[in-house]
Amino acid sequence: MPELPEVETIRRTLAPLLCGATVLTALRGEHPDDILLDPWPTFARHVRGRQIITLERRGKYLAFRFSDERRLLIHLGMTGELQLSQPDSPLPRHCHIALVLRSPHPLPATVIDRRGRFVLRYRDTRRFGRIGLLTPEDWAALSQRLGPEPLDPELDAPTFWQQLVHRHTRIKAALLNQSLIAGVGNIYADEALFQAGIHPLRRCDTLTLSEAERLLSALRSVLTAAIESRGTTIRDYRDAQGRTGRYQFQLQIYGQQANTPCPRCRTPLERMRVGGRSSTACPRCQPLLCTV
DNA sequence: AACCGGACCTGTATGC
DNA sequence: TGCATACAGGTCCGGT
Repeated sequence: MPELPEVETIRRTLAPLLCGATVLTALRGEHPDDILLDPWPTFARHVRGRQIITLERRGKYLAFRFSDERRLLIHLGMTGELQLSQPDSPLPRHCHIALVLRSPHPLPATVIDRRGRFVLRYRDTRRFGRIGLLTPEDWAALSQRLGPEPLDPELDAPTFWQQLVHRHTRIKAALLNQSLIAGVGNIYADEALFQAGIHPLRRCDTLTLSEAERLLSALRSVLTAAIESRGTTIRDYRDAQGRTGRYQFQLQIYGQQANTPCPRCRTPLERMRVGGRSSTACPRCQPLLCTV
């Protein structure tokens, strides 16, 4: 579910509530060891008493940075969800871990109890997500194996093009590869390729610099608009306050069935499998000049 | 090394 | 209605 815009929306939603908050204790849910990088007792012991300084995002990873530079790392996988709730409310189904916190900031009255405590819980139906405590070195290593942030102004089109042009793989698979560009998933890859007029099956080593410029620019435009719309809710995605996104109403082709008319030229759209994921493209707006 | 397909999970939609 | 199958926003691993 969550790609860069969804994770960024969650970060922005939680930051004003969690910065300065202290973790009082961790609550054990259904299958914590499926989600945690460390065994439950280790995790519970080490997270207790820590104060959150800031919330960071790198690609699709969210991190709570503590005062000693250690971080609580959260990846939401496919169906991961963070929810604010009252401390005494029972943990819902598929809730694996919850943190009891106290914050110096005013919180919605619906989540805070008389003693100023509230709970942040992690739910994940499919359990593809991961949570763990990282040392500063772990965090640096994680960040290093990820590609650049697409919205980082330091990233320029020639650098992006250089990353792609030596590869034999298809452009859609490359966009999903987090070590080439961080944070892009199936929805925004399809949308950006459509906006850039590049076919998902196009081989990376046939892309011109000007096509890479168009693609980077399309990625930025799609991701920025999606953040402004607070993400895309197809089914499960909610921010930490339970609100859906609105970008699903602006999607051009993601999820469209084969033969649906292209929103730009009315040519029947095609569906295909790329990089193990289903993809939609317009054969006219995204001409395939060179296949495998 | 780079690349691809399958595995990991559960829930839901679709078809017979 | 009941059952089987396909598919879903992600990543990792093993084989080629």
